[in-house]
Amino acid sequence: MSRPVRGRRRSSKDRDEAPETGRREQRKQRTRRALMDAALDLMQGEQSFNSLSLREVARNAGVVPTAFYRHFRDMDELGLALVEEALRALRTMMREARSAPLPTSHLIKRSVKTYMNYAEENRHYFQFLAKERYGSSRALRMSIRQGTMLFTSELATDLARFPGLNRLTIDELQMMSGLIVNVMVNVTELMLDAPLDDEEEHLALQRLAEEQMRLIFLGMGQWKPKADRKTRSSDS
Amino acid sequence: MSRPVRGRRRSSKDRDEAPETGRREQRKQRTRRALMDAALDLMQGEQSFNSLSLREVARNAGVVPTAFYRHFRDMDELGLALVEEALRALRTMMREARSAPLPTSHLIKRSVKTYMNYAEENRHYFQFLAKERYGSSRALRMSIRQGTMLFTSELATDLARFPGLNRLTIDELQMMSGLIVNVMVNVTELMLDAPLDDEEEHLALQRLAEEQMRLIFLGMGQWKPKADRKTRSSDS
DNA sequence: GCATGAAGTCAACACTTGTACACTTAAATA
DNA sequence: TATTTAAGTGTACAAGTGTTGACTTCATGC
Repeated sequence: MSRPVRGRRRSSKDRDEAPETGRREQRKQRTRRALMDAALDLMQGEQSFNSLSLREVARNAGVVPTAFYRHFRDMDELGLALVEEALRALRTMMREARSAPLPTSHLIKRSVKTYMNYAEENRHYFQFLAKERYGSSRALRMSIRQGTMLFTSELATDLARFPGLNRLTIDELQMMSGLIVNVMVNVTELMLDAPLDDEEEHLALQRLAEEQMRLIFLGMGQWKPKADRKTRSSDS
Repeated sequence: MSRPVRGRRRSSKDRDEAPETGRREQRKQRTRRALMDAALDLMQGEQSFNSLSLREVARNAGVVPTAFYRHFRDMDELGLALVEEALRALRTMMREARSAPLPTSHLIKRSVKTYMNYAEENRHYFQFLAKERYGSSRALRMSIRQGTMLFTSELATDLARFPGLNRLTIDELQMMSGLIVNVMVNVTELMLDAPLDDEEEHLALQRLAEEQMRLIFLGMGQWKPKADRKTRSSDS
């Protein structure tokens, strides 16, 4: 119901890790899914993750509270599983976007649109990530932040391949992609708060993100690298 | 204990609103304060606002649960009071910064430093704002967002006074100050998560913010306004 | 076909929660 | 000084919480 939209169900033919797909294991995975989905669903409303109760989640998954323990030691463990899954969704999108034949014309416009559509389709996950990014549990926060940093680093190496940008240091590229990621995170959070059918608002946010990106790229064009002190990104 | 650091206690000589300062009213305000401080304190740790319980807050304020109702209808009302107060703290800083004789040299460096020191000093409030900015309660979220937008608008009119920037439309200026505010919000959240005594990290974040700001300003210098379609900001 | 064991159920526990109602206490007012 | 009134207390209750231990059920592997 709310797995990554482009995800692929694990089948018995997968040869990597845990090939056991008996009807028993199937059933187990199904209720595990139900528990995670229940948590995600509950967070679509006014609840944050750590205001969820174990019983509430179990109830919403159509299962008795004690069954919860067959899958997770406690709610924290569920939380971490959710973060992991949500980040996997993100990484999947990243990888696809990277492999696509990106034309340099309207690059920003296209990238923004692609990303936002994906975020909209995987609303459950992004809502969760947005809430817990600076939410209450330090463990979740750190987990999410680490994922974001990975994301940022990959973007940085992508930027390094751009014609005018290979003179910048790694740190500078990191700083810049950090800024870009910021823009996207911010616009995502705004989008998730807008009603789903508000096409107007949706487009407005898209345009906002585009312009902020353009501004950043203009800045990058003018940036005077204080390079030659650190490793050039083109060295590695 | 955790009121805006530059705040000023209301005295009987204030002639604006509610001058009654009998020993009774004093006592009332004191426990009201205690309740709000208790909530803020509890949120310094792993708790988010809506995971706080009324009893927990009352207990932490050294008062019996039922006394809570003498001050707030429920937790939501407490939350809104906190947002209002926290935003007031922000606005205070803004106003002071604006009135200060800002030299154009090292403007960014100085602004960033001033802001971050203030955020550090008012850590309680900023922690609260960061957590609830995309937290669970829509009411709080909207309240905070409105405050942020006000902040952004004021910054935009400040920017309009800059030599090279008066050719931009209001929307463009808003977009740009939105980006600036983003940078500051993001760095604030990172700072609040670092241990208080980590001077190293603190400085690193400060430098990050500075560089991102520089990048943005460079971009603004290169921005080709598609003006002449909308009202110029210098018209109003 | 049957014993095994893991997923899920049921009942019970000791706590915490929000809120109602009747109360004490002491500053404010008459 | 006596009366009023609002802040704060104490008790109580129904409802929800996390976790326990002993149970049923049924796919799996011998």
